[in-house]
Amino acid sequence: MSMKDYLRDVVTAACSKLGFDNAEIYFEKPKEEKFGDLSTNAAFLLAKIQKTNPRKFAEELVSNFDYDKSIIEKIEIAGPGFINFFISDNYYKKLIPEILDKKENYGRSEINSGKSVNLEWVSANPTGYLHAGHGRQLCLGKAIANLLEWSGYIVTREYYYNDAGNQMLNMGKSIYARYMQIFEPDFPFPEDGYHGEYIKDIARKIYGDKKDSLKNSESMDYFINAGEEYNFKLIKNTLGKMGVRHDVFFNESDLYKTGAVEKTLEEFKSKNLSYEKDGAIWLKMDETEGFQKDKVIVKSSGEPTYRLPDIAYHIDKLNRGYDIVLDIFGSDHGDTYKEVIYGVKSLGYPYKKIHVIIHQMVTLRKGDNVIKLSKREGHSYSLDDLIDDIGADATQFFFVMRGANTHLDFDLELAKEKSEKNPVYYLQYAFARICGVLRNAENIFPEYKDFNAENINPELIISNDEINLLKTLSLFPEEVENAALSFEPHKIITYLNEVAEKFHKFYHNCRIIDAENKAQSAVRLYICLAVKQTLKNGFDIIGISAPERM
RNA sequence: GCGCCCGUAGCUCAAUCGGAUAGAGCAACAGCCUUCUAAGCUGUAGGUUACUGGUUCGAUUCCAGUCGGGCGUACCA
Repeated sequence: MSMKDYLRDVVTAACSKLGFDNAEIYFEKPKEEKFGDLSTNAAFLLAKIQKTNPRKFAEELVSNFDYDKSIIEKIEIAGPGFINFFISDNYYKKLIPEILDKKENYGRSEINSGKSVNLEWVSANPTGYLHAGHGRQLCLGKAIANLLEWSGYIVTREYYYNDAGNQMLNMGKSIYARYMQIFEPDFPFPEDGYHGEYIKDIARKIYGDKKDSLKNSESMDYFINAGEEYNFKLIKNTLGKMGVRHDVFFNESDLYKTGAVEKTLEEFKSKNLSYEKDGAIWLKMDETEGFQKDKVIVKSSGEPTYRLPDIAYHIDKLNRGYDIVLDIFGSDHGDTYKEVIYGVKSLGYPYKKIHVIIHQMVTLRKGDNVIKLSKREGHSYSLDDLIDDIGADATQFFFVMRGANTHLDFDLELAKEKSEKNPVYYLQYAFARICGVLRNAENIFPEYKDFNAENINPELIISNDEINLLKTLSLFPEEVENAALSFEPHKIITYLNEVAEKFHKFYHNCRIIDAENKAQSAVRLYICLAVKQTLKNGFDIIGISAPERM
């Protein structure tokens, strides 16, 4: 039982005594040490209902508290009516064996256990390699998937793509043109074609395999397939470099094969949610939900627009029985996903299970120079190059360190920097430092490895640096829960920063290995092991490595 | 024009349902290595939370408006 839960019981019991049964009280960690370890606003809420002075009410509440004085050192009323709880150091001293016992599971939560989630992300069509801008989504999704697992979900990682649409045809035509240019240098290149060098590579590869046998080809199929195969190889290679493995690669064309698209269209028609105009089929959009005009779902050419299969796809995912269907999109899709959800909703499917995470765009720069990221124009900076330039850890860290809903300014020079300027190293250095200390400990007194909770004398934990460090470690499970509930892995980074900061302070002020005082050394090594474990678990969530040496 | 998102220290960003004196890192300045990794630590300075009003015990947070930026506003995805 967490400290918050314990205190919630204490406060709710007191509220009941005073006649408030379903009080929605909450606790928070005060920003300042002098306000204790946890604080509640209960008095404000209830005083509001009763229209009395919060401060007075707080006094009345506190006098009705029934609590364990060995855990709660003192309770104070402060300011306009905050009730501050000071938790006894003894509570934190029990934490180390708990962390070391739970090991790689310390921080895991059960709040979502038994539930399943489908997370779909990246989902770039295989018209080219992933460029650096895709990195944000790739890394964000990777960390969110981990976070969801840590909160108890069973996670299905999914990649949705379409190998039959206009974009792919366009790519096929581009490859074909490059292929033809091998014979006829003036062969026209499509107006909206893909200009990248990789298109020429694919064309040369086809020429190598097929020579001139595809000259003046009517069908683009071979070129599209060759392009898809080539590009997917690149994409999967990049995913692999970042340690991402999707469980499902879902092809849009399957929705046509199974009749799912047709079925969805029939549902719209039979429920009178669509109509025909100018040879196209339109979906009626509800103005009261903020839509300005109706949207085409089948073009006059007979081809569906992306909306229809997208709606069918989301219905398909809902039908697969997930408790949550989660999508990650860039802000350039910020309007379109609403149309998709609206479509799902209007057909009566459980659209509330669908959650969408929108991330803002990335500005990539080297110092003061902004790097452009357009795929069609060619010469874009690939994600592969980014990973090779700055490393997988820095890539992962920089893309995840900020909230998704804010524009990300990604400075390559900073990310590349192998110095204290680079925020990645602050965390990893703390870990490497601990590993160094433990290596030294093995030489000086190897018996520390045989210690267990019984050999440790918690009374030797006396300094503020030690207690503050332990307090911070104790917050990890709730930080994981909070981050998971809001799908915000950057909160884990913010938290780990605090752990690292408290550790560095502790390291600086408290001599760990002291041959003259083995009992104390043992306690401090124990603390190190607990910090090491917590850092490692946090690194696993955000998806960076834990280097033993730096 | 309309819709969504954003605006916090010089720069990049935090701030747990609306809470107490708005916090970090970098940059600047001043210190700390014969002692477990100085990729570290300590200290100083830095703010009208874009602006104006509203809601209330209390607003960076909620509401309205103004200004500024990003993304959309296709029978592309």
